[in-house]
Amino acid sequence: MPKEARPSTGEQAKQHAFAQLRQAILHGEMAPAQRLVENELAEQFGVTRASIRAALIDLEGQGLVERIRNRGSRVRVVTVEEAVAITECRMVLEGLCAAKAATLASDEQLAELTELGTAMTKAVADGEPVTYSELNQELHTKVREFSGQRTAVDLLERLNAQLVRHRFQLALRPGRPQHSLNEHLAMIETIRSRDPQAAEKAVRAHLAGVIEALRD
Amino acid sequence: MPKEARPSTGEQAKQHAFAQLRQAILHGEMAPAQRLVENELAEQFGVTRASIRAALIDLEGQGLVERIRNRGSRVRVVTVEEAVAITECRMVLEGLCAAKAATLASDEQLAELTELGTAMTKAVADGEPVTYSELNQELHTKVREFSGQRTAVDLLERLNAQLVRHRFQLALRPGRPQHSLNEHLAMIETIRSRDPQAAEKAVRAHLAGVIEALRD
DNA sequence: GCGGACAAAATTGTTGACAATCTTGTTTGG
DNA sequence: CCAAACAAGATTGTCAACAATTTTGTCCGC
Repeated sequence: MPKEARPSTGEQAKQHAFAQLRQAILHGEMAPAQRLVENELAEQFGVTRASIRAALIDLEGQGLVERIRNRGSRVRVVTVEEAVAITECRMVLEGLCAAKAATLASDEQLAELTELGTAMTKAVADGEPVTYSELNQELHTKVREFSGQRTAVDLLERLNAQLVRHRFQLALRPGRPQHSLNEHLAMIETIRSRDPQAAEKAVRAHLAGVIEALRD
Repeated sequence: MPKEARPSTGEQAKQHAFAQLRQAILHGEMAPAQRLVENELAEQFGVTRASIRAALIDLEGQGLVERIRNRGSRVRVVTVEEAVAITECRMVLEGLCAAKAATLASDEQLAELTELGTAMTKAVADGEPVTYSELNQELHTKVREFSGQRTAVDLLERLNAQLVRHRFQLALRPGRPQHSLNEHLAMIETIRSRDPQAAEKAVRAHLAGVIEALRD
């Protein structure tokens, strides 16, 4: 019973509302600190308030919205200090994933990383920051995936969701791609040579650079 | 308007149900994989189903219960492999906290750690594993607290909640306290000497030991 | 003009009933 | 005796109405 491809109705209202709201927040369609009134959202998404309510509780658990008793829900704003703290956590967790990936990844998977590396180099050479940002994202995702560490992956996805706004700002900064490219290539190289400690170190160095860039 | 001390009603039903359910699960009053029927819980706690429902969604977000569409909720069982994966994440995150604590903690806070160390030594000498386990818990909590890393602390609390059952088993193992005491004292010492890198290393060594003990 | 009490509006929290879905036990045809 | 279809029961998902709370705007006394 493959029941895909019908996002409008019959998919289970709460899940629908949840996914839609989450996407809206992640895509920046909801302004930071914007009020999220349950009635409005219910009407907007064509579901009942109960579903919206459940979705909001879920999103609160993921740290994407803030809920105050009898006062409503708002899109959570992530301050720069918080973004730094989050990235520090990413640093150690992705370091763990990289170390595991260095020992667990298959040869085909290592080849994928190599391929990504050349693509990223090309994107920088061609001066396409958007493409580079996407490849960047893909690289981090693959490393996590290859680590086989589901717990860490879950935590990282939660953390990353909170950073969308800041990530966007960072990606379009002039000179930034060139600077981070070397760090990324180092990550790939250490994983390819199956050196867990070096891989962890490389990832940390990279994210330490991101933290530095965040502060300004 | 301090409205404490009335857990029966009027406190906000959902919060009450949430706290109570969480406590019940954490204290092991709910058997692993036990079915959690919304109606039963609602009657048991004297709240309506909607409140139980909201609480269950929250608990799902914290990884304490599993919810399947139209099939109900159950207490999530953490396999040994998962416990290992979780502890690996704890390892890197607590390492981060220890490093930060080493640079940020005040002198009074360092004194608290020293005090805890002597208390733990005494508990082991007196052969009181339960006391030792509590002090152990307190030590980890304090280190996290002193780090000032709210994001990491949140993640760690979530992870620790999932480990209660395994932790309990581990604490009562003969010979284990003696073994871990040295690791704990090393943690305290490195933080006291304000050496972030050594502190991180000590925490990792300790939790690596825990992981080893988990596997059997 | 200013501050506090008061009332009205808006919004969230709660409740009970109904619908949809899944599980389980039974029956029927082979 | 077994398998598939069916029916009954249990459980979760959804809904609309009601209650409680907070916010906002207004009015009165000073």
